[in-house]
Amino acid sequence: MIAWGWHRMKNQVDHTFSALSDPTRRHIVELLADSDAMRVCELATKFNTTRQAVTKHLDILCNAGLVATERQGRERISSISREAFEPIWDWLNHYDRFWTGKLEDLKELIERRETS
Amino acid sequence: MIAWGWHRMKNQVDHTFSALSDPTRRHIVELLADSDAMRVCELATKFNTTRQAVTKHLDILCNAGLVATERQGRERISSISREAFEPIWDWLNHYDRFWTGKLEDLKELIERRETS
DNA sequence: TTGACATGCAATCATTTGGTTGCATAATAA
DNA sequence: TTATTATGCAACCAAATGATTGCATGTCAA
Repeated sequence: MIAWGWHRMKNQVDHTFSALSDPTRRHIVELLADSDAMRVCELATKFNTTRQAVTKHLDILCNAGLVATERQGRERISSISREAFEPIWDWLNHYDRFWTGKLEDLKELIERRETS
Repeated sequence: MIAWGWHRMKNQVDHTFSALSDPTRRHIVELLADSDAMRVCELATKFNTTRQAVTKHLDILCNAGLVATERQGRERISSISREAFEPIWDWLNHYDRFWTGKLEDLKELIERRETS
């Protein structure tokens, strides 16, 4: 019992973690990070799969809000969303005590960034 | 073609993101975070599923290195691994420029922590 | 206009995933 | 000793996932 249509809605955090759990999708994020914007077929050449597979990955990334796409003529231009990592950031932040050791490193990083 | 046993090995980052993509598993992490250590059946009472389902989730969390379990008599005691979030931390850190806005907040957080 | 290019849509498929049930086993408490 | 309790193991199942193929559509360039 207790199966009456009970299907749990995926929330934003689910989507974000889930999207990043696939190596191909993380690689797409990395590629987009290094090149502002790319077309689907352009991305597809970087992988050992079909264009359709890449399209599906892109859809998932868009749905998670990690990537934004825009149609320009016959091309679909994908780029990273700046606020992309907020949901998981917030979740991790809430449990920050578990990676406390990393905080010192990060503080240094921030300071180096600020003085440059 | 190109299917000759080609199955991609899941790496640590995959496992970590993937483990955290499930709400039940994140909830387990949260529960363990708030109570040092818990037994399987104890955890199971917190969810609307069977003990077996919880066991499976625990196995996945252990496999991802997020949770450590220890057998004590007939009980299996689970607790959080302190270094748990390192892999995803590292990955996110590498692409930190995309959540740069969060850095300021974090710096404040660190400073508050250090002066308390 | 016509062909080449960039992409979308849909059906299909094998595997993984999250969950279940039933039964076995080991440790503890009465 | 004998229940009772805490787990493990294994088979099974529906749904989701990652990937493929074939075909349709829309856009640009010659």
